[in-house]
Amino acid sequence: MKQQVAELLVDVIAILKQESILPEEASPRVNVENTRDKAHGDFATNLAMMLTKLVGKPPREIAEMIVTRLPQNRAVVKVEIAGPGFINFFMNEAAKLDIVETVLAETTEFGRCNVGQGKSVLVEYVSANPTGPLHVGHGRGAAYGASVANLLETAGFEVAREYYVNDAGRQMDILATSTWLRYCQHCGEDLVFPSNGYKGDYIFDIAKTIYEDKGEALRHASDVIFTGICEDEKQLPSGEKTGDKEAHIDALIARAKSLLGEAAYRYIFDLALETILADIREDLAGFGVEFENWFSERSLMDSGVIDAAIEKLQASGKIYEKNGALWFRSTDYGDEKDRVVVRDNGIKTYFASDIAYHFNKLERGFDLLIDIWGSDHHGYVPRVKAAMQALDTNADALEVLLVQFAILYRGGEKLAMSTRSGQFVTLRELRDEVGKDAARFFYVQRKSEQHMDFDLDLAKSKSNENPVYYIQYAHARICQVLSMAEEKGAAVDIQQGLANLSLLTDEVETDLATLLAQYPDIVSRAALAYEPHQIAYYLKALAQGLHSYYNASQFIVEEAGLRHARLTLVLAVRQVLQNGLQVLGVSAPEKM
RNA sequence: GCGCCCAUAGCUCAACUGGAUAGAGCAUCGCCCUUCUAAGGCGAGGGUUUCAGGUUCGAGUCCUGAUGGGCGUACCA
Repeated sequence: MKQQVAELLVDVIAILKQESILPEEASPRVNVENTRDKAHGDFATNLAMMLTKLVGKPPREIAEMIVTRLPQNRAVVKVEIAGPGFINFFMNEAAKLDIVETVLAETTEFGRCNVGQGKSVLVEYVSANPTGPLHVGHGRGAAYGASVANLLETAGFEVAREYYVNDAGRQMDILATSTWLRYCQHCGEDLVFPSNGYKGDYIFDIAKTIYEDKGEALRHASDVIFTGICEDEKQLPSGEKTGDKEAHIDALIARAKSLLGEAAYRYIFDLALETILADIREDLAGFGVEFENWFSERSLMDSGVIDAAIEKLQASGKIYEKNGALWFRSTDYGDEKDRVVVRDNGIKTYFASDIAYHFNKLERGFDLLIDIWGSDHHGYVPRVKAAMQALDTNADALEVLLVQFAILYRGGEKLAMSTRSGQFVTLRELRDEVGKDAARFFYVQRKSEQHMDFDLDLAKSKSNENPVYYIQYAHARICQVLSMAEEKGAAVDIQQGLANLSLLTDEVETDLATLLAQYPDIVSRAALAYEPHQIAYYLKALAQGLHSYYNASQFIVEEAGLRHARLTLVLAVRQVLQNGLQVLGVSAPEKM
């Protein structure tokens, strides 16, 4: 219906051009919006105000010119000029209910649109280092990324979801070494675990697996391991610090490699990686988050893509050497300072991998790249874009969406979180505590770049305070009504319902239909803005509409025509609730 | 210090991307279960959109400055 109004206005613009009131080259954007206030009709346009400069007349006068030239349309019953120059459209009440038939014909397709025009998008998200279980900080990125991907798909993009696995680099070496040291302890070695090692319980589990698999074959004596290793950081009673935890762990990594040899070290490394990655996969699957592709950083190294990318930059003079390291001239593209890609010890930085990774993404032919990062990485954006420009790729194809961390509250108290001590709330614990649906919904009901408070007690509560239950309850209520009707031998007949829609003259009913009609618009707007929270807000409004309707009217009434009509309307509401919840990855239960 | 993000009802957040009288949910107060699930509904109060300027027909939204918060500022990932 909104579309119809927009088309009428386009027609008027053409007429105004014919009459030379508007210059031929003018192409004003036709903006039709839903009114906030019913006194302003159903739709409004600010077209007259937008044209004041072009036409050189006051807005209300232009509005008058537009209205008198407006073609007839059966859906429009009244047009008014109001306020500073708005044109308000009042629509035919009965025509508003036409949407019910559309919804029931399109079912799960209702709300899909083609603003994406089939463009291919790669959405990369989560991508947490496989050095431990996912924690709640990753949860928001996971929920947001999954919803954005669903949204884009619904809006006509061709979407690929990808998790970038950092399976190379120093952190992984620390993980492998930590695991080996735990294994040695499990074998009975007495040793002081490095302060910078991974201390989580899951490391013990992996160590045990090694023991079951290899017995004591990889055991080395504690004094052999630690001989000649520089001192770990320690806090003396005086408060003074001695030693160097970074050098300590690096030396231990080197010792592990030399004592174990390439093959055994690789065995531990891979076992730790695969165990943790399998856990992450399972965790995300339980969270309803899936990926088409798990992209290995190591595969980038092995295939030589990183070297190729560096060489390409070198060839175009964007790399120089300083203090034994190779630097990329990111300042040429607006970055604050140049960045190291190869360290003086010959090891490539994480940034080098990332340059290659993004280069590779574009080479795979995607039109649009979406990266979802924690906002603490925002300083990283300019250098990645700089690298893409330097490689002559389209840096504008990259859209980095930043997600703020959520602060958890329980019993009104902020939950302290620190990764260091291994004392963090895991995503799995969150799911166990509040459930997948509440967690998914809560994470995306706020704008992603907003700081958000995540109230665990609220997410858990099965009351009207909890928006997830509020929406799900609306769905369950409809299901219950429909099955109750069936029990009473008055099952809904859609054909009869559609034939009798004109009986639905109540304001609650046309309001509900109007809300249904807004869904496709909400989807395309939310998709283009990468804002799943708009879907969450919409669903709350739709659920509220349903609950109001439920309280105001009896659906299962004697008169068959009215009964079918009401049940049919409610059936359409159920469909849209399902479609919206699906985008957010929240289930639509039939009973609660 | 510099850079990026944020600031809206007592609290948590929206506001169709510059539109009309800034909206929801909690919390507070008042009503509605003999009914298809009260996990619900109806209503009331609550605001100088942090502050000061600017841009224009029109600003919560855009520009400048200030204040207050978060994050970043590695040859770490």
